[in-house]
Amino acid sequence: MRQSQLFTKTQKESPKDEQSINAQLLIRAGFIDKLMAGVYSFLPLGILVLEKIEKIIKEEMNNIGGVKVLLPTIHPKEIWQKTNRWQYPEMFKLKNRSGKDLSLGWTHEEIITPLVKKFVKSYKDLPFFVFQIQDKFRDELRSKSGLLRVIEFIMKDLYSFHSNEKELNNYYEKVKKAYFTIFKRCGLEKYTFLTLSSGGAFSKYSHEFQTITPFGEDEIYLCPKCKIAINKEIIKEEKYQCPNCKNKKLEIKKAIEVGNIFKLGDRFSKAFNFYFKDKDGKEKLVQMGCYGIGLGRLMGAVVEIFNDEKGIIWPKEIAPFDVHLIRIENNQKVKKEAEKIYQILNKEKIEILYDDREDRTPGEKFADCDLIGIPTRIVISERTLKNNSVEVKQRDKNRFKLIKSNQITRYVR
RNA sequence: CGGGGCAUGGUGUAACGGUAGCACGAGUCCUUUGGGAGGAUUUAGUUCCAGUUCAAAUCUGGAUGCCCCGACCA
Repeated sequence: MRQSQLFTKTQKESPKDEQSINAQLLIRAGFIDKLMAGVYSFLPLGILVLEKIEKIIKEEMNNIGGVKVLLPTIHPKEIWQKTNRWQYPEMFKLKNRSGKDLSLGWTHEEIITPLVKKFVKSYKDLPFFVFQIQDKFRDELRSKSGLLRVIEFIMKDLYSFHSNEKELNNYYEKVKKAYFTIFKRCGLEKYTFLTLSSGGAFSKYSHEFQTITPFGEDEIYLCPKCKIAINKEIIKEEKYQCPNCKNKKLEIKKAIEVGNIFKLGDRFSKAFNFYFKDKDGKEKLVQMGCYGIGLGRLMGAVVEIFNDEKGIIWPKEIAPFDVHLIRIENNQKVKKEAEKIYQILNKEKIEILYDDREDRTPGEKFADCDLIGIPTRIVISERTLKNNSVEVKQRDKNRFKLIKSNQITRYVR
């Protein structure tokens, strides 16, 4: 993409109505825009990052057999009354013109369960796994910290359906692994820990994936040996020790929940009379699990961790582009060479943001480049062309190298 | 929902109750071109509603919005 086509602009100063690093940097760099508290637009750069995260999640969901669907956002009251969740305080409610009660989706157990019930009659139809990536709405009393806690957000929710508990447990472990892979690919491997937490109304425990960051709203007790944590919310009721090795020297850390997995058991199959005929000829309740990841929150958490005084430092796999090509001079020779490199990299399917703006000084281009945070920077100028070279620098390093123009593709890969 | 703070051009900030100023941005022209460049010129603002006052960005009351702390949080 040519930067001259990018309608957004960077800002030198942080907006004064944002305190969190993720909001400040993402707004300054032109990834997001705030419409109101807890509601953000994703601008061209922002949606590219979101799509990268989405791609990773989709791939890892497919790897564990997930099948993608898209469920409705607007729901009738009746379906929520069946599970006694119509009164849930975080649910946005509205009425249509005729006075019919409706709500905006904040989770989708009530939708997916009666839906799949239509297709599942026998143990032979089980197990299977359905996910979607869709907007969720939650009427939070206090949204905060930029993308970390909002009232409208894109979430991946996976639902699994099994004929018995053992099968559910096995799949639950599989999802755990897939989640670790997702967070690893997003660059959060060293910062994200499986955390034992409350199971809410459905089971005694659930598991969260907590990413350590000072702006996190949760406190977790982390076992440095096992790399497993316990959420503060359950530590009161439980013994103060690692669930794995029983170690009592746990480190207290601020963290943000980037994922959550639940065993639902028969909570919803019971509410919707979702039975199947088992091998033994008996009608049994389907066992369910659900598994969520907030994409925007994940993006915000990444920015909270990967930044310096100049701007964002995107992990490779979720950067909006692979390469930021900066052209210093506007003379024909440099333009021609820059254009050539832009074309070559494009042909090689290397995603590239080409700063072809003519009315910007070098200092401004470098500042924008650091702020936006694309992993690899390539500079082309009169100076580099003297050696038939371009200058290549990684965002997270200070050193740069001169590379011969004809070897650029190999180097960037 | 309880508590605290803040509200001035697009952005960031000044102004004792008495002329709304500065910087960035944006526009035009010229000069510049390896770390947010220089000159000339132009542009655009007091959140809203009431009150006090000869006079309100400034004081008072209310509303609204945003941020932070807490509570809440499938």
